[in-house]
Amino acid sequence: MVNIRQSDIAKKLNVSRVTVSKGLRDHPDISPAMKKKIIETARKMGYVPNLIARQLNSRRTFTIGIVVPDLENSFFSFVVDTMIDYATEHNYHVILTVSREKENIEKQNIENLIGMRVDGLLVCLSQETTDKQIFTTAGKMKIPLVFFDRAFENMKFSRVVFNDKQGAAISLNRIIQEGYTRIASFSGFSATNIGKARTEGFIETLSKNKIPVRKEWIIEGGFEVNDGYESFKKLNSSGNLPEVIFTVNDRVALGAYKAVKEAGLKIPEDIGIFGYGFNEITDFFNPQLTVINQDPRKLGLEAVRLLVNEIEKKTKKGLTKINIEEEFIWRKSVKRKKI
Amino acid sequence: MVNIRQSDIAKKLNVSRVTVSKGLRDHPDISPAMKKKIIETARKMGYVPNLIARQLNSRRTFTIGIVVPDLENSFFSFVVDTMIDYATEHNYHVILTVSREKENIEKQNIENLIGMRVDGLLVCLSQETTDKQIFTTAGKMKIPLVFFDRAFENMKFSRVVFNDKQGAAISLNRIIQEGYTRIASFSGFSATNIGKARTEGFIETLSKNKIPVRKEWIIEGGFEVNDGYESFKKLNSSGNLPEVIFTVNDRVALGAYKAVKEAGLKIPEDIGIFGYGFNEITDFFNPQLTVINQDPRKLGLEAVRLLVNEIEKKTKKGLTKINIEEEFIWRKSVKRKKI
DNA sequence: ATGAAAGCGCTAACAC
DNA sequence: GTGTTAGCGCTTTCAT
Repeated sequence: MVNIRQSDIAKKLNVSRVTVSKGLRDHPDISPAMKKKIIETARKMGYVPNLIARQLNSRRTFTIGIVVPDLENSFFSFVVDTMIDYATEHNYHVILTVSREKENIEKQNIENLIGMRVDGLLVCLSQETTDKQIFTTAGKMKIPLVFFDRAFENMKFSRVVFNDKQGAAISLNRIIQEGYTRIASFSGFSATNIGKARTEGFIETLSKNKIPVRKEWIIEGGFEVNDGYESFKKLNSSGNLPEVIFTVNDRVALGAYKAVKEAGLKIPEDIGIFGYGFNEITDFFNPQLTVINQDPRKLGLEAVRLLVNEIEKKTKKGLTKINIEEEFIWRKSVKRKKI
Repeated sequence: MVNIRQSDIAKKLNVSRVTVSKGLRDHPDISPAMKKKIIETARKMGYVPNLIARQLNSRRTFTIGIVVPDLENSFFSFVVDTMIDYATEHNYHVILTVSREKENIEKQNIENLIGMRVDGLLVCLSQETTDKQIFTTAGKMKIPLVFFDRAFENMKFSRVVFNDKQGAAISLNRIIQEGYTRIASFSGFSATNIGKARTEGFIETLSKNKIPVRKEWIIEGGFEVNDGYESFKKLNSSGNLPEVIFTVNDRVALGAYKAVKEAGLKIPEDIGIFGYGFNEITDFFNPQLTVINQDPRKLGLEAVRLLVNEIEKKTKKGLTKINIEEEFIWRKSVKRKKI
């Protein structure tokens, strides 16, 4: 036989299916002797309980659905890794889906996950998502959902995000305290939340320190390696270089590294670079990037923990907003003037 | 209402539940007018089909279970990423589990996945796994299963693995052709499959090239950064350094880098290093590691593809063995004598 | 202590 | 074209 059911065990032992069901779950109704016989027989026959059936009638799946934009990006690998760890410890399975930064794939993923009746959802929005419809549906169905890293404002879902504006401000302050005033920014698209918050933090901090904001030193572009590369070329061709460049993420920083080296300049001797990233990757940069570290494990942990609490009704749904602090780490890509 | 069922739609339209079921699935029985009404009403009511129920009575889940040792290791992230991509394209969900290299967690994961009645399993064994019992169970239940990267020999499951011995041999030959003869190996534990195959390829290739095998230059140790570090210190303290070191993986190489630099030596001027790794990581090394590249995407793709074919009976179960070729890539960590 | 009946939400098979 | 019946594998009453 390929797929043993409780009724098969019942037949073999000449008892009813209910007895077997109870016996297997250690129900007090059943006598110890009978239990032993049932469990023993089940083992022998290679019985594996059908969780699908259990899920159907308990209307609980003990499953969490995760939607990430990408797994190539090791940032999200770390996030997911942490989430799975916590989920497993708390007896939840994880169904993992990847949106590839596409709104329609993301929507399909969420629909599937809701169809699978996951107990809750962890979602990092794709860059292009604007339609809230599927989330509204999830809301109506009262499915616990926690956004992480990228979230809709003004929806009744909890969210865990980095405190970007503050992180940028704190870090830039450290650079300024070191004595730097000529600082440029490769700031991504200001239309996106991320680009916006980081650049706001940058500009406000300059102003607070009474450093004039030069428009030609705030270079917009994308978030990829090539954008950092092109931005530096543009900056360099202007003939007026800053002392330090602030980059909106690690890929942009990497592109900038490449262009700087190609221009025959040295980091940090000729020009400094610092920016957003996370340790595990920017450690490998040459020289190591001085970084505003976003810890993916903190993010992931807070998000799952919150979700599980909402699923288990220990926390009220959709009301929590957690800001993960960022950390400035001096490394090798900006010269320290004072120590 | 929170959870709309087909019967709710049926009630509203004064038809039977079956009509709704058929209508939603575009069954030819139902008149176009009725279908339209049904679909419209379903949409309005926010109906999302319950896949659990569907799965229960079709005995198909369209779900693939994955078991990896780790996700911190970006090698596996890439593997999983590729698998999810392919699975999604072919309408399968993915339940992802992580064993943390622990046999008992791995076993629990597989048991859960079987309980969830996944249509198939993709497994990379943990380093400590020896017990075949759960796999025997899976075999008895006729669940398609494909091992990737690390597999049991002598079990009736298909597997996709790297051709390590050949890869090591080819690569070492390239180094020897360049004119090197004084070559050491940081070879991991020879007790593990990986350590064994790679070291065998190494030793055989030396012999074929009539280069004496020096025992003191084959240094066993673990597979972690610190092992590479300690191995080089040991080697260096002997006072007799080779020209080139072959490392069993990228972490060991990284440790060796560190120790070499601490000893005041330069790579590749004073000593060369090459070894196993994969591009995405070793690209960041300083200098870039000359590498025997194992492409995680190839591995992942072959494994899912094979599994899906077995699930859909396009390939006979458990008979395929795929060897993924490895690729030698010259980069910066070994000086080229000839060009 | 054990079992019969009913139901979770859906669908296949067979009437009408 | 639409509906009735039965069943996927399990569990939760409620009798016995």
